[in-house]
Amino acid sequence: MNDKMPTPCLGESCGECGFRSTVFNCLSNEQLELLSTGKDLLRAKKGEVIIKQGDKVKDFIFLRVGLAKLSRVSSDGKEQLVGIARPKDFVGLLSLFSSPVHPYSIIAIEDSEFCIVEFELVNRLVQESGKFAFSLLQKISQVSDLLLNTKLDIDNRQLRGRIAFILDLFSKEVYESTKFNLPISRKEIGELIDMRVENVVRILSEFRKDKIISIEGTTIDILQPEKLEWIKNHG
Amino acid sequence: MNDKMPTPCLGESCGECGFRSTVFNCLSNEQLELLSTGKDLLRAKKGEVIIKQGDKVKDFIFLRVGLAKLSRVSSDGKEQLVGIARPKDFVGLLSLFSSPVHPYSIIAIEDSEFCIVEFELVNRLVQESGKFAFSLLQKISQVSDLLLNTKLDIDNRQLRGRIAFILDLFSKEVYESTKFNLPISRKEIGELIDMRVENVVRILSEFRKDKIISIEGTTIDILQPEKLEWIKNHG
DNA sequence: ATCGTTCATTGATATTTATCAATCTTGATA
DNA sequence: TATCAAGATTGATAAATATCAATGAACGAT
Repeated sequence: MNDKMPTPCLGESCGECGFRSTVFNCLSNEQLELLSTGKDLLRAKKGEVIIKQGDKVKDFIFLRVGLAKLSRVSSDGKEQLVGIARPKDFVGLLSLFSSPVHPYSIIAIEDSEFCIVEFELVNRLVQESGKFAFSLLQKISQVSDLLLNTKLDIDNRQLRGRIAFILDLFSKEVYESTKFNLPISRKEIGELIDMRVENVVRILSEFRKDKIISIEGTTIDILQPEKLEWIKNHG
Repeated sequence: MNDKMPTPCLGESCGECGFRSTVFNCLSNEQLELLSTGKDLLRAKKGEVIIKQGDKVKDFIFLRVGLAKLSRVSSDGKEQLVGIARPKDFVGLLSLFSSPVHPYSIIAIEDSEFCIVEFELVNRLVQESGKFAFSLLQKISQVSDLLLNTKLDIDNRQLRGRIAFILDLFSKEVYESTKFNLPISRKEIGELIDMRVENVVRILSEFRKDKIISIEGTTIDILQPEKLEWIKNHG
C-alpha cells in the first residue's frame, strides 16, 4: 500500500478531480459537466481483470490510482507483458482509435481505480473541442512513445542489464523509493523483459549476494543504487 | 525500382492527390486549399537523411512514395532500427505531438517522396476540424500500435523465426511479391530484429541451402513460402 | 489441519547466440 | 584502373541463455 495514495474519486464532479489536469483541463464547464455525468468509476482489487484481450473497445479507460499491467497472448500462445501502466496513463489508449477490439488485456496488479468514459462521449468532445483533441493527441503520443522506447531500451541489454533496468524503473518511476514491493511475480518480470523465470531468480539472487539489493519476500530494497545504475548501463 | 509506383506529386492541389484519402479526406475545399499552399514536397534519394535524431520537431512528415527506415542510437551508442515505414505512414508521427525533438532518425532506403506540412498548419486543422482530429488520432494509434506489435512479435522468436518473420514482412506487407530486392543491408536487418550480422548471414545462407529462398545479390526469392511461414511460427 | 497448486530457488546440462578472425566481394572514388 | 572502405561470408570458439529436474515455500480451497 502506498501512503501517498490520493483521495479516491467519490463520484464528485470531474471539475474537482485532481487528475483533471492531465487531459481534461481544457474542457469548458459545460463539457466537464457532461463528463461527470457520463463517467464511471471502477474499483478493482489486485489481480482483477479490467479488459480481456479481444474485448470490444467501447470505453476510454484511465488509471486514476494503483497499478496495472498490459499483457497479451502472442500468436504462439505465450504470455507477454506489454508494459506497466502507472496512474494517469490511459491504459486502454493504444487501441481506442485504431482497433475494434483491445489488443491487450488490462489487469490490476495493485488495488486500483479506473475512470471509464464511453467512447462516444470522448469522440464527441474531440469533435467539439480542438484543444481537447490536441491534448489527447499529445497523451496518446506520449504513452505509445514511452512503451515503444522502453521496449527498445530493454531489447539491447542482456539479462543483468534488463533486471537492473526494471528494478530502476520500479524504484524511480513507479514507487519513487529505493524500497518497494514488487507488484508482479518473477514469472511476470520474465514476461515483461523477455527472459525465463529461472534467470530472473538467479540474477536477483546474484544481486542479493553482491549486496546490491536486499530481498525479503516481495520487498526489494536497493542498497547500492549507483552499482545498479552501472549494471543497467553497462552490464 | 517498383513498377507500380504511383505518379509523383507534381505540386498539384492536395485535393487531387491520390493519397488524400488516408487522413485528409474529411477536409473542406477551403482547408485543402490551405494544405496545398502550405505543403512541401521532398524528393529523396536512397540513403538520404530526412530527419536526424534530435532534430527539432517542426513538421508533419508523410511518406508518399518509397520506403524509409526509422532508426535511433541507443543510450549505449548502438544503432537500432525502430521500424520500416511504408507509403502512407506518418513517419514523423510518433513524436509530433509528444516531444520537442525527433526521437528517431528518418532515412530513405529507396528513392522516396515525402510530403511535409508545417506543424502549425496541422495544429490549426486539428483545432478547426473535429473530424480531422479524429482521423489523426486513428492514424497515430494505428502506426504506433503496428510498430509496438511488430517489436513484440519479433521479441518472442529466436533467430530463425525472426529472419523468417522479416522476410515474410517484406514479401507480404511491403513488396507484395515473393521476389524482391532487400532494401537494407544484412547489418541493418540485424539492427532491426536484434541480432548480429554474422547470424543474419548464416541463417539466410541456411535458408538458401535448404532451398527455402534463393539469393542473388540483394534479390531474395521466396521459393517455399509455406516452409518460411512454418519457420516464422515455429522455428 | 491438509491437500494441492502455483511460485521461488538451485544445480547440472544443452542450446542458442555472440565474438573473434580471416577471407572474399562489391562499390565508390581518386 | 588501382585502391580503399564497407559489406558479406564462413569457421572456430566463447559466452549467454534456456531447458530440465528436483526441492522447498507460500497460499487457497476443501
